[in-house]
Amino acid sequence: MTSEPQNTPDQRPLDFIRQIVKQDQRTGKHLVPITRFPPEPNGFLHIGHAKSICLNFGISNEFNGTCHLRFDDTNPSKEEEAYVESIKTDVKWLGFDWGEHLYFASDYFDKLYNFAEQLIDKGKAYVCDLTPDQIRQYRGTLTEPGTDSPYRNRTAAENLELFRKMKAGAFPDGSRVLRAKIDMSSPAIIMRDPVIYRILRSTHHRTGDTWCIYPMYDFTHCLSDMLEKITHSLCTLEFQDNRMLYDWVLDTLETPCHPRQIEFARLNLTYTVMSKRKLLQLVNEKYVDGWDDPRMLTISGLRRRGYTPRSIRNFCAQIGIGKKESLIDMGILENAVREDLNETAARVMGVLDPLKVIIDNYPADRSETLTAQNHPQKPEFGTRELLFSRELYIERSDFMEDPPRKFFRLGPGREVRLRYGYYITCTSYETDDTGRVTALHCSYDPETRGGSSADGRKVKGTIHWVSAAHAIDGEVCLYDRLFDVEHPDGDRENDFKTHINPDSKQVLTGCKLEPSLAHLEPGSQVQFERQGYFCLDATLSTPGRPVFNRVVTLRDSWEKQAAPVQTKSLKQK
RNA sequence: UGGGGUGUAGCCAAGUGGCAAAGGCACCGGGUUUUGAUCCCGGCAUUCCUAGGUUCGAGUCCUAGCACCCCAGCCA
Repeated sequence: MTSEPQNTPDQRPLDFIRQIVKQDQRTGKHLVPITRFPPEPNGFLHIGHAKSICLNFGISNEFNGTCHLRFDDTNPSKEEEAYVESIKTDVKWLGFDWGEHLYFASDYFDKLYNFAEQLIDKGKAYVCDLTPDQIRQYRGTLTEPGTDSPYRNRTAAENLELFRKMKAGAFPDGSRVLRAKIDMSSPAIIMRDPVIYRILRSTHHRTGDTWCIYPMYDFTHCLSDMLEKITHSLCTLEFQDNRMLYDWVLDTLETPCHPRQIEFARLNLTYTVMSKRKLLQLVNEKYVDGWDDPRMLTISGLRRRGYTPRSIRNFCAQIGIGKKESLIDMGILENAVREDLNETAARVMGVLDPLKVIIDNYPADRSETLTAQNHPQKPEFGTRELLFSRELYIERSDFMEDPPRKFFRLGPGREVRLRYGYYITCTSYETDDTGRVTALHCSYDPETRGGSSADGRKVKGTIHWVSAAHAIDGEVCLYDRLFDVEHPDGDRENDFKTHINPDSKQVLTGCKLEPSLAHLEPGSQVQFERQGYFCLDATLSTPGRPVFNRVVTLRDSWEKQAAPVQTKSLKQK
């Protein structure tokens, strides 16, 4: 991450959260905003987390505050060290820096325990012996109030003793819990004496077996925020009810500071699913090849696919922050990479589905070098040399035996320009038994070297090509959206997996690429002219066999008009 | 009459009572172009969930509805 302007002087209006932060700064309530990104290390980060990361770290960058990376690791049965590492990698890759501020909720276990004892002392928490099932029954329903637990009125001393025994391992898992003593008849279910500690014998990735009781989210999160002096605690909409409990804990404990929890809508994208549970299912049931499958909208999948950190940040800025639940068009994400790669990716030529072209009037023993620009709009990208010879490959789709008039490419008797090469005219073509075109015979005009003619003759089409003798072979993976309906989550009758797009991955072997591609840095992106942006897969490529992932296609107004939905077997809904 | 939220264009999203309802994506025209790309121009809500009301003036305030989302884990 080099020198990117941290504060884009972008005149985009502030979202409601930034307005609050700005206001607090202006009034002096919080001169230095402190936010935090609090992932649970139980899975990989995805594009939805990126939204939260960009929000939290973005605010700290824009308002000269700080942003903490805090792992919310209070449930050892689901969490692993490996996830911690992948999350750190992903946040860094996205371009953010937590500096010294790396924290773990598990580092607060001692303090949290003491806060729990304080709550007991205040008569605001009690040990409850009800079974999980009984607790549920006593809780009441959405419309009926709950009823008090028979253990609700134990004395503080008794509770303290019991809680200490819980901590000491005197009781089996699940046999007792510590509950906040609030109000079993509260209309808000979250306030009906929520459990704040449970007995759970599971080795924690950081604290090992030193604890057999673990604090629950609602007790941990607010206190962790408070201990870190977080000013604005940003989370998603489903935690709106939890805010009552968040505030209750801090108020009851009379803590020195009281972070403000503000909720915003989580990200939903068309043609995909976002929940960790569902992503995990896709991985476990082998619908994809792992968490970093380029079709996955995990950060690692996007990285492998070829998305740039900048494009993801721009995307997050574009969609905004609000409280309305939304379903963002996948096209916006795709557009964000196009926009970025258009600026940064060098242009090259690669033929995905090769069709041999023989230039009959070009000497068989000759070859020559032509000069091509690496980025037509940016001379600073420099130029490179292309080898031209008698036999070439062009894209199969750039020839039609009986083309319509609006088809600007090759057909019998038609002339096109080979990009940076010559004008060629198709004189004849060969087919095999099945009628499949196997080769084209063309003649070239020696006067058009470089791609322009002295006579000013109009040639509408320009196609890409590669010299047969000099091309290198490569593999290219074409990806399409993983689901074939806009909202796979929205189907109440069918499982989301019934909407998986069977053609989301297409592997092309025997692609013919220009020789310069042999030296590309793994993980970097180029534009295959007229086709799209591609990324050299860093894990699948080997020295002799490059593997490219298609990041995204170029906009294609021709295909749109000629074959609107031809590529994918998308059922329109 | 359980609680908590949300409703501005196909999708996001500004707007915080006052000249003609930002912007992006998508879409539709046109221009440039050795990528049917990029780029550039132009079009795209007489109307803000609905109905009443307050006001000289309302997307913004009030009232009543309607729709959708979240909450009954010893998950986060």
